[in-house]
Amino acid sequence: MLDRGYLRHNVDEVRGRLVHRVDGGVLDEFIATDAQRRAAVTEVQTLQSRRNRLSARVAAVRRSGGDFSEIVREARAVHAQIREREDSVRSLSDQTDGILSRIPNLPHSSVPLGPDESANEPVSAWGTPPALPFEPKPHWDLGVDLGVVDFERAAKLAGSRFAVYVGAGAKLERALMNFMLDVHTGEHGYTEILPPFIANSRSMFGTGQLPKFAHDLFKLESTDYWLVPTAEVPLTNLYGGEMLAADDLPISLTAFTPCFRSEAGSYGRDVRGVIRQHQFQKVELVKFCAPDSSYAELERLTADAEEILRRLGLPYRKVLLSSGDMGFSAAKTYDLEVWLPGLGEYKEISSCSNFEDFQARRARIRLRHSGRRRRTEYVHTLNGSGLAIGRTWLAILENCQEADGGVVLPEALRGYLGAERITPAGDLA
RNA sequence: GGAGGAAUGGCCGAGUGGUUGAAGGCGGCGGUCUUGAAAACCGCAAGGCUCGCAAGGGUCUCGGGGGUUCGAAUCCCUCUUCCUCCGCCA
Repeated sequence: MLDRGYLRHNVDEVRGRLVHRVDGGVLDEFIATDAQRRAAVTEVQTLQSRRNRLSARVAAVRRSGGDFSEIVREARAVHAQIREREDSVRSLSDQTDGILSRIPNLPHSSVPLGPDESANEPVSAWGTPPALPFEPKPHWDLGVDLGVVDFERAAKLAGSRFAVYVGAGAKLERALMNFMLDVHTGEHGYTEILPPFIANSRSMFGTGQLPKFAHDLFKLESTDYWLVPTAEVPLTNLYGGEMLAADDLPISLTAFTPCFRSEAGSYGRDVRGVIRQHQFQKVELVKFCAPDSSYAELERLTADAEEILRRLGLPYRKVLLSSGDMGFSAAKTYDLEVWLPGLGEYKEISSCSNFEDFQARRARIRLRHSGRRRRTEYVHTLNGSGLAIGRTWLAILENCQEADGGVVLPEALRGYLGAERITPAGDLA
């Protein structure tokens, strides 16, 4: 959420920065409604001030044993007026809050302005796509041929966009989870968290999924519970409403969770394989830090995610997203895109963002300085996938496939699986 | 599921209708003292909204929401969370 005062005093600047992110009419609506709200607030506060003065006089007169019935009568009348005007304050506040909560974050000055992914900027690339001396299979053929994933039974169990992992396929998924968590906790300094996979509406609001993106989520019927679409939600909201000591920052957390997404509106996109599922597993990275270090931390966090790809030997490129391609809450986002030989394209496997104080303002996560700096501040929050396991799984299949239909396992995973390859029969060996 | 108890500022903890935005302690910050530090002593310190160029006002906030009252941290209702006991259960 943007600071309402900042928005009020800098509408034109905000309008320019949000050009590809929000309809300008929304900003005008906010300004107009907020002006009404402030007028109503001022009116109520003037009445309250009068009421308080009258009450003080009642107390004084009563102490001296005088008659205060006339003052009480007047105070009653003021009280009635306050009641009346309070309703419009409440209604106008709800309106301005509603508008404000649907306005996306301001892009950082280093972010290219543009309508969509066409304005994204390539930053770097690592690794070279493997030169396979045969026609590489897409993972949905390869995985089914190996017997390590079963889409038909998944459809029977739940429906489309679900997968059942079998044998070496399930173990590979589990090995990836352990490998990623071990690297991030053991070498990158993250604390491992195992959060609930369900969160309430307040938490969903805190990270920006609500109110605008409810249609992307699964809600549990007749409850206030939602299935988490990413561990970003439980991890970021872990400190919701709290005051963090500056000396304790940065705080770096990592978690493995399943992620649940309705994928409403993505009919026909990525329908085959495990690229776009209603449930996928992910290891997430989250940081809380002081405002002056958040962009340095974004570079670090992104490098932490890149390190996983490098250790697995998966070729990837790093892209800086344009203002129009970024998520609602982000101020700056790098996407890591892994090379997929079977599909012949790069596909997003990690998205690393700095949200500045946008989420912290929503979730009320503040910062207490120990020095002379008194002003209360919101912390900056960051997160990134480190990595999406389902997509890492398929990237390994596609990049490490061999002519005989088997898969050579990356060295980093061999210890976790006790094997060097998946044989054409689907066994670990 | 049943029966009780609790929720106050960064933390602990007083406070049952009228200068209580809130005693006291701890922690924090500034200072005195000291070569320096510690101790001791003195002092400063909540947040949101709003009016104002500013200085500075006003208002709201004692888990959330609602109510009673001229006036609520204090009384009533309700929700949430935590604790204790009983029952059930992985």
